[in-house]
Amino acid sequence: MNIENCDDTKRLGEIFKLLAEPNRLKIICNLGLECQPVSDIVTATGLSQTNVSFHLRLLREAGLVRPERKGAFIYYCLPDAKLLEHMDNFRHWLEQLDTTKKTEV
Amino acid sequence: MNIENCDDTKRLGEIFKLLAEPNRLKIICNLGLECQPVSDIVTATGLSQTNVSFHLRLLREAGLVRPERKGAFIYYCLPDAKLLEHMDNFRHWLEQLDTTKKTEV
DNA sequence: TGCTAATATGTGTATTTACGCATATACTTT
DNA sequence: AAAGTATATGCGTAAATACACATATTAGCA
Repeated sequence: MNIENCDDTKRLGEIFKLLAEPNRLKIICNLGLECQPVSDIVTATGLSQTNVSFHLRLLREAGLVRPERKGAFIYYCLPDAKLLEHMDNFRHWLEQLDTTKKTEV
Repeated sequence: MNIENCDDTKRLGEIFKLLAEPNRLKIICNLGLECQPVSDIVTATGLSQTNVSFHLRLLREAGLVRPERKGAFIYYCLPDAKLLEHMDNFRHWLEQLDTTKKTEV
């Protein structure tokens, strides 16, 4: 993140906002690399169908998930495996940060 | 992000939430790798002193910035340059995602 | 010690947003 | 075509939160 690009963080902020909601994060994480119909996501997350659809819409509109109709079912997929990688990198960094913070005198 | 770790995203979500707020993102980005007193952050962002302090508190409590008193001034620093790297990686990925989405037929 | 500057915080408010309910739409099967 | 299943959406509400104003705290200096 270079200083000269600080004005250009709007889109990044929007994505962070989407990933900041616990249930959306759960949906993304549970989705993994495998496309799943809404009903499976409902089961996996324990959320209501309405609520899952609500979050899926936001994720879809931002391009973070992609719908694929197969008959009566609509499968949702991550468009790119890199998303999970980036999130994992972030998380590892966080763990390390928290660890060193605790170890500090 | 492995499926078995999907329960352990609480902290990650909290960080995303902090980074999701446009003004906080601006603060982090403007901070760069250089420690700055609050007054400078106020000037750089154009936000009110109250508002900057409000956001700095949240960032501080989450460990995303670190205060260092120097006389009457309190300098705020990023504890780790990696944060900017991760954000930049994320942003590049996003740009690429948006580009390929547009190019799709 | 009194005064000024730098930063933090308590309180109230307006906006955002996650959620459920009811209902609509799209597809399949009979 | 009718009925059932899968998913989406409009609307109302409750909770979260960003912000400003006023005030408190802490440090430097006369």
